Amino acid sequence: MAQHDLNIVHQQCGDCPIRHRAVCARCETDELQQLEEIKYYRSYQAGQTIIWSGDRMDFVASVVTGIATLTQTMEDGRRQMVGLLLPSDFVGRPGRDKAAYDVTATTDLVMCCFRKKPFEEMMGKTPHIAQRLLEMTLDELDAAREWMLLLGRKTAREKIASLLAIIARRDASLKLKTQKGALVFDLPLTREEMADYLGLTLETVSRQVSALKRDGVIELQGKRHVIIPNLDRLIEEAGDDSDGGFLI
Amino acid sequence: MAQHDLNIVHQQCGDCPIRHRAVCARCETDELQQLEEIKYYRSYQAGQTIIWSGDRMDFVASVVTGIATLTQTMEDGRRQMVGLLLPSDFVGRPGRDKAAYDVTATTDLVMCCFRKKPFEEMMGKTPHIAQRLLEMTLDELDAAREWMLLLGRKTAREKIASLLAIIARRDASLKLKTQKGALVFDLPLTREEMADYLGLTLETVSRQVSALKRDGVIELQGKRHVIIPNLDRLIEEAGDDSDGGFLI
DNA sequence: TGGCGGTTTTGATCCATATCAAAGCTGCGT
DNA sequence: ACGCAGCTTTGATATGGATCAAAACCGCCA
Repeated sequence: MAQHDLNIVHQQCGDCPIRHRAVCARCETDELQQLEEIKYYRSYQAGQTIIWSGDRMDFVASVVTGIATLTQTMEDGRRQMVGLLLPSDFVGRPGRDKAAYDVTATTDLVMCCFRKKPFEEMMGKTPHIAQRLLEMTLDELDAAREWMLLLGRKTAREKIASLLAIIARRDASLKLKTQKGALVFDLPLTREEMADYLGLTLETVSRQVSALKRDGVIELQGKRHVIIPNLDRLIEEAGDDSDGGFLI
Repeated sequence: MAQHDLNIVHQQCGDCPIRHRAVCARCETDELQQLEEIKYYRSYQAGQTIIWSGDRMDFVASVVTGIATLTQTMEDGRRQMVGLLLPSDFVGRPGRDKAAYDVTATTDLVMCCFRKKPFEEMMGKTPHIAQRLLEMTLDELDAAREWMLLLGRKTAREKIASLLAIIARRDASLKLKTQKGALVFDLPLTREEMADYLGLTLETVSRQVSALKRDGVIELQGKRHVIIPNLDRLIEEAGDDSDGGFLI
């Protein structure tokens, strides 16, 4: 049960069989106990907005199940997704009291929240937490920079391939099955959300997804169920040199 | 002298007259002393590459004077700038030993470096430093996300206006003169570097800079010396709703 | 079983920006 | 003062993706 909420303070321990960022019972310490005391859960329905940009935000949180997005919107309605939060990802900024982005649940969602004030106090006392949070934030920054390359320089086809590769990998690592066969997953985003992620229009997304399917890079069952027969081929299409979005 | 290197651990203190992130003699503590002992300076010439992506990087550093960039490059040569480092900005990742991006000096540059190992050890002992670093990293993440909106959704003209506004503001804040008159500065980037920042070609950058000049949004003396008669006008052109790049 | 809203695909056309090419400008070393 | 290299501008043309429009699909509720 008490699952992903713990990962915030998880310290990797050498011989622990459980992957990085997941729960590791052997790591429990005093701090975890303290965190337990200030945490609570919140659920949201698909499509529900969790916070609007500019709103007061008096908690930080970790996604337990489901998917949330961070988006920025210009006055004339142009939208750009700037964060995609999958289970175990962290939301919120110790040290700022206003949300900088709209946070939206794109699927049904459960978050594990910590009231910000006590969380910050704990951080001051326990270097572990600040360090773990720094590490996570640096990972996010790397992901954001990878994303900037995608937005600034990749073609529409490369963008789609990149997004599919990112989701496929994240999904595979969540499932813990690292078998090398075909990857299979359900797209958690609509075409429009994909477009907002990639800086494209939904029509272009649709066309390029069809093109990748036509060219045998991916297979589709229905609109959302994706099969990646050959991940390397997909990655090649993505034009990616990096080892890629190990983190969104 | 010992200037920007200290800002890393600077804790804002209420009645201190010196701006955030700059040196504050009154804040000196034991940690600062320890940092003093592991620091050293390095100088680079304009155009020199400091580190290549993938290289081993055994230090973290703070820019003292000059400007550096972080860029990513695809195999076919497409380039995207993903970080612009101005004086007082921090480079390097505690916890990773390889550089993820090319780091290049675009002007003559002085950095204040700390060997990574002892720096990390210090971080483990002094929560101040980890917390300050977290704060800085979160600011950088915000800046990266603002940048993503620019790359994904803004027009070429808006991109140029945004970049000029960002540089103008950073520059004004470095000069400490917050007077409301015209802003004046020298562009620290070539047209090509601006293009790599903005996800455009250098020709488009040139054309749009000319267009902003023609329309009276900016004035130019020579190619590089820029005068912003009216910052609000420029910001309007940038299509920006946020309070904008207080940090790159 | 049928209709209805939301999503997705497909088609036709347009336009902002890329691409290719050449000429102008600027500063620096001799 | 001259010439050269690296920037920058300007022009002509091409094109990838946006935009506008309509049809197809899909699940869901009455």
